[in-house]
Amino acid sequence: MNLPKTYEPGTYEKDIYALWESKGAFMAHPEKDAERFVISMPPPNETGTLSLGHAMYTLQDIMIRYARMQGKDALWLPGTDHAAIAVNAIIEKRLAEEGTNKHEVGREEFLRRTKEFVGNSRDTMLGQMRAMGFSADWSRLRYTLDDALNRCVNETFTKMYHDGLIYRGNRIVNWDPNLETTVSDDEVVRVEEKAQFYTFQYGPFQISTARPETKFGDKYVVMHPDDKRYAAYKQGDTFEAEWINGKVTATVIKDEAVDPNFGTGVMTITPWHDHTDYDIAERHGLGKQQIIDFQGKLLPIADEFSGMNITEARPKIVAKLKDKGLLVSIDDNYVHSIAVNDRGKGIIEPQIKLQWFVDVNKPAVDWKGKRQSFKEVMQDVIRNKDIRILPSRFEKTYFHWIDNLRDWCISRQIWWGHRIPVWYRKGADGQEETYVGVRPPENQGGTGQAWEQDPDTLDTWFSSALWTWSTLVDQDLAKDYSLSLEDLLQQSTDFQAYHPTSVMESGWDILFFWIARMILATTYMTGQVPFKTVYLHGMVRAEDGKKMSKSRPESVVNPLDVIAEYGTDALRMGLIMGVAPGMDQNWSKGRIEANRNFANKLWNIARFIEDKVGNDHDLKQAAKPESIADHWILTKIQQSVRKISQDLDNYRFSEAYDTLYHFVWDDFADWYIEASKTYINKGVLAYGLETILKLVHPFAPFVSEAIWQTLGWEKSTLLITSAWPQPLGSNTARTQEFEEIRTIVSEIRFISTSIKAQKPRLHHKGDALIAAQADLIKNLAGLSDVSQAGAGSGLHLTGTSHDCCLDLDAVTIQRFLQQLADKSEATKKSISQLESRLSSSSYVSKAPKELVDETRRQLQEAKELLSKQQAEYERFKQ
RNA sequence: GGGCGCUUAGCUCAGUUGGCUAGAGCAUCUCGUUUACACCGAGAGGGUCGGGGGUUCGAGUCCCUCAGCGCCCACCA
Repeated sequence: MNLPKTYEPGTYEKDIYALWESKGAFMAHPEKDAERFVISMPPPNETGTLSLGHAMYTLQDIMIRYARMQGKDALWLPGTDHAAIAVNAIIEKRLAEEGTNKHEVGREEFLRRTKEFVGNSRDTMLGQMRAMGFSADWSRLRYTLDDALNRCVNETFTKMYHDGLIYRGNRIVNWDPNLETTVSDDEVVRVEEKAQFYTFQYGPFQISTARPETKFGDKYVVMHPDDKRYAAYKQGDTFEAEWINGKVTATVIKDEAVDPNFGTGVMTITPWHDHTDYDIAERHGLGKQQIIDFQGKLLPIADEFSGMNITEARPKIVAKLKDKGLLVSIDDNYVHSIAVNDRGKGIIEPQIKLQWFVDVNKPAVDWKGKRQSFKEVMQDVIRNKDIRILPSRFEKTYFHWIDNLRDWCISRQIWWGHRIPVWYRKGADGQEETYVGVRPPENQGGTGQAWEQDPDTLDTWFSSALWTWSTLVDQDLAKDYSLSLEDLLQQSTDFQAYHPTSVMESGWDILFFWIARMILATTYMTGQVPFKTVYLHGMVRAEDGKKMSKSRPESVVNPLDVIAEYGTDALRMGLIMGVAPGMDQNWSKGRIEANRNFANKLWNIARFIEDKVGNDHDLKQAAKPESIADHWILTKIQQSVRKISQDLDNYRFSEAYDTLYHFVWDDFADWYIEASKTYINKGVLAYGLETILKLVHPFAPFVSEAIWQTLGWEKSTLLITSAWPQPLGSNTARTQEFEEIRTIVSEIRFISTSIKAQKPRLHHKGDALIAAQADLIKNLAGLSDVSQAGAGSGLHLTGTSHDCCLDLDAVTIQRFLQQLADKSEATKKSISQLESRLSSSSYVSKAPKELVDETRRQLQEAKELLSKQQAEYERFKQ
């Protein structure tokens, strides 16, 4: 035999993967005239290693392998993301560990180190993706910093700029003093914190704050216009107040943003360092003053506190105010949430800064013949079903996000990323000139002063937003800048063949970051949606249901460890089994083990068949059903193929897999193979195995291909590129007969277990089916004999219409009597249920006729069953 | 403050448009060394589907409500 006793994934996986790659099995073929199926792989961040979250890409691999086997031209385009801030944070951390920082090593050295790090990360990660069995087209591997992709970024920026959709302005932004960069609203997370909440006397008012260190420049008190307590004060009234560093003149402002029920209902504002305060100041045209610098230290306005960082200054400021008698109270149990950078975890200090923004409200996007804003386009494509999001409840989340969307800050003060394609220089009149373009400007002209490029880089998501199409641009043609972008897209074979893509499959956590922004940028740049269907999977959490987190190393499961222990297929199937779309799952070793066992089951099915059929079988020979088991298994195959295909077509992966698992194990292995030990049909066995391998392949590519290759039935073919199974016809009556045998065998097994009878005999009075299938029944039910006999005194089977009885003596049968009584009680119960249903005139008149007929039939059967059960019970009751 | 989700067997979870006796994996119990597999086989037990109300011939599934848990969004001074 070629197949060893147990499936050892480790000895096959690498070779199988290498075989696929060497045969070009993953390659897409745009030249072919075939239906396309395309998935852009969400490019993992080049930050080290892949996680179990990435193992969920298995869903994409399943779709791709299924499409490929259906004869479609399937493209799974892989890539990686330069992950600007995430990588930047890692490099800065490493520099800090070396006792240096980015300013000391300089931009060039910083980028050199970064490139070295991401290069290593990439190699590791690509290896991991291969280990997971991903059948991506590596010849089309892309990277968000590729030259062609950089061109697309610059093209997009430039077009948006000229359309007035990108602007530069002084606006309040989320500033991370640790990484010294701005971050977008979506990158800010809120963390609850217990803090001290101080109330101070401020002129005639009491004001409360958790951040006294920002209060130096405060010279406005704000209250709600309808707050009766402060009705005496009018907008614009001024007063003198003793404050931290002496007297200040403050002005009264009335604004509805103030909640009269919070604190004292009065607050002072710090527009430079707070979003709400900024908005109030904008509404009333108030001045703004910076208190904290970009490193998080107090500015000279703080006098003696100048140069201190916040944590140092805060208690000292409070102490000073207390000494001056201005501290009214301290609430120690105040809980509020502070803004933190999701990458690097630095505490956000809002700042006003000159930054680049994408305007999401300006109606300057051409879409479907109308001028719309980015917001409107993003809403339109979902509302009009150009793009469908699954599960559909995420559409609501999506709309809600858009409703709250503000202009997108896209400039970052970090070095790693796409440099902003904007250049400045002093013009002849001393004014600053700005140049925005896909390529750098010529240095000569004007005053002769050189153009200097904006030092900032773009938000990572700005380049990822172009992913579906920038990756399909012809990499060589992209070097030719005499081609417009439009021409470039027109002449790019891949773009023409593969865009829009078919499905975007990702975790729900990047719906806003990425998916929404791909919709924004792609509709704008290409006039196409980036994908037609979005399928969102859930997060893989730790076993205890909490998030896997590096801060709890024991909670983190490394997919490579799992693969080494259980095999890739077990991991893949374990992550799919019993998991609903969009729902998070808890890591479960039990599920992995169950699927390791399933892989081994497949292996042993193959071993059995190899043993019986031999390894020189020709699959081209049509399988001819002969026995009733043959007909039955062909019917099961037919049903399974149909159900699995339908479920895969409808993104019901878990259900498809469930059907497959039980078909293989319960139907094929437990019944058909067992039946084959009585009557063997090599053709159907071989066909059954072939079909199973094909159905299993998208889920468990390695074990299925390993079996296929080891058997070598189809010389020099690959399972991965074989055709999805076509079911054969079968005979319904014969299928039914096997079902009847299953009923009989199951009942005998139940009785045998109950009475612990060793190999009883089955008698019948010339029943044709039982006589014909005597050996089959005997073997399956573990009987010593099945034979025709006269009026037997044994125990009649009640579950079948075929008259037969187990040849047992009365004493033995006594042991079964209680079970028989229980059974007939259950039957009585179901009879009364069925009767009450049928006695309802509204059921009979309103329910579908088939259903009513079915109920009647069931009642009839139940009654027959009961009478048999009772007859047997009466016969042996003492 | 808005929005979303979850609550189904001891545990972790499935259950498309309402339909017949509610399923799986793991765990549990009883048997079993039959030449594919103990990573196995045969059999069994276990759930008033969170509580209450409603719509319907019929509700785990639809509606209302209450409770507990979780997540997301928002300018909590």
